[in-house]
Amino acid sequence: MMRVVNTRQRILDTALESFGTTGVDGTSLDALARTLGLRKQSILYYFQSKNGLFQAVVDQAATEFIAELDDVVGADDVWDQVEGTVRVVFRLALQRPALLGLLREASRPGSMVAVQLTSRLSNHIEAAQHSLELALKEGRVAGDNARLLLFSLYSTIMGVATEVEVLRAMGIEPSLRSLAERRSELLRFLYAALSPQPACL
Amino acid sequence: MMRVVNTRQRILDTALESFGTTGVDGTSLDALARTLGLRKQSILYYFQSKNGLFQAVVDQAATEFIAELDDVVGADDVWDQVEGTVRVVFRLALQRPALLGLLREASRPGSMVAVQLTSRLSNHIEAAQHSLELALKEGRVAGDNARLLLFSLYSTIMGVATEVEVLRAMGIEPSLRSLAERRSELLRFLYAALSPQPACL
DNA sequence: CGGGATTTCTACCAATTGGTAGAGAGAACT
DNA sequence: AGTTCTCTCTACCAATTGGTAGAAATCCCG
Repeated sequence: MMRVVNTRQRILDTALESFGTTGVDGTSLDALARTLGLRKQSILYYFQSKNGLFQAVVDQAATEFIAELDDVVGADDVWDQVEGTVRVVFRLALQRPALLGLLREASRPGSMVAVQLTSRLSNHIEAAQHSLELALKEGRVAGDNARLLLFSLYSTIMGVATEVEVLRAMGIEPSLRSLAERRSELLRFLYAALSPQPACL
Repeated sequence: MMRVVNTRQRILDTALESFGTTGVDGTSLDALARTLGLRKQSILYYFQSKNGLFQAVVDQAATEFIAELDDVVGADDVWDQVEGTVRVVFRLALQRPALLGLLREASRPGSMVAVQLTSRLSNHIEAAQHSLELALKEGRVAGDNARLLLFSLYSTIMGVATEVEVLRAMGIEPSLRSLAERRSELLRFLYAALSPQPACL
């Protein structure tokens, strides 16, 4: 039999939305159920506990995030990979901000999300690091330490894409146009940071 | 009589610690009072409500953060300002991580902290932007848009300094040594990003 | 010492939290 | 038809939430 909509999936989606914006602590099962038009007991039917739901949400988010990044990894050139990542992250910032919000929750010190995400993303991290290492060795990008460089790249991209409130504090109202501007400025910034200084003969 | 320690200040400090790590939602007045060796009613004696306490904590954090940055603004050279900011932020990351954690809470979309911080920091933001604009015009740094460039700088610095869990995910255990490495790599990264390409004749 | 202010407490409170037990509705199979 | 399985519900629960009222303690000043 096919249900009108898969309830379990609806719960996951709504939970992701709420966890990613209001935060996990700020989300109650009752409130979640209310926006779903259910009782919380129905949620607990599909997931053993709030924490179980949280794990499932993170898992789904990781899957989606990884799927988005999979296209990017394929690129040969490091710069293409960076550009692709920026494209993916900014699309997510626009279309699924809560997903990025959830990833941000992961960076909270001591959060369990981090541990969960780590294992899921380790492959991508290693691949990216490897790619960067090679580029470093061949002098195609500037830098010393591939891992720390990757970390800097990640921080910059994620920050520019998600720190909306800081942006607002700087007098830039988030909009589609400003998002595009931000992206192109970010790309310029990253390109400058990665370009090896041209050897002036 | 002089109290051993100002209770109100103790509450503010402990609250900052908890808000900055566990988050506001994750902090209960009871738990807070327990770690202080008090009853929550004593907290409510000094602050009208949990939200009032939160506001006060943010206010104090802003004051401290601004005080730290005040030295930096004095520098004439843009690069000195950037370097100084990195130094300040990394010192805070080491000595007062909860303070940076609280600032992170501000970037949550819809948070009221942001509004509060905005007004307090607007002077610094404008000064920095102005300084960057001048440097851009004179060709001392590379870039198009001073505001967006400032935003990129902020995101990078803040991210590299605070995203400890991401770092752990990449196999780097946070330590004093790794923090120093991260800082020097960050400085190199930022320098590369800001340096105008030397005109190769 | 005594009186007033400051500070911390006990005693509650209504609302909300995550979670359990189990009834009831509905479809599905036999 | 009956039975079973899937799903959502009502009815609770103990613990915790932020917050109020006001009693006690402690302090300061004369």
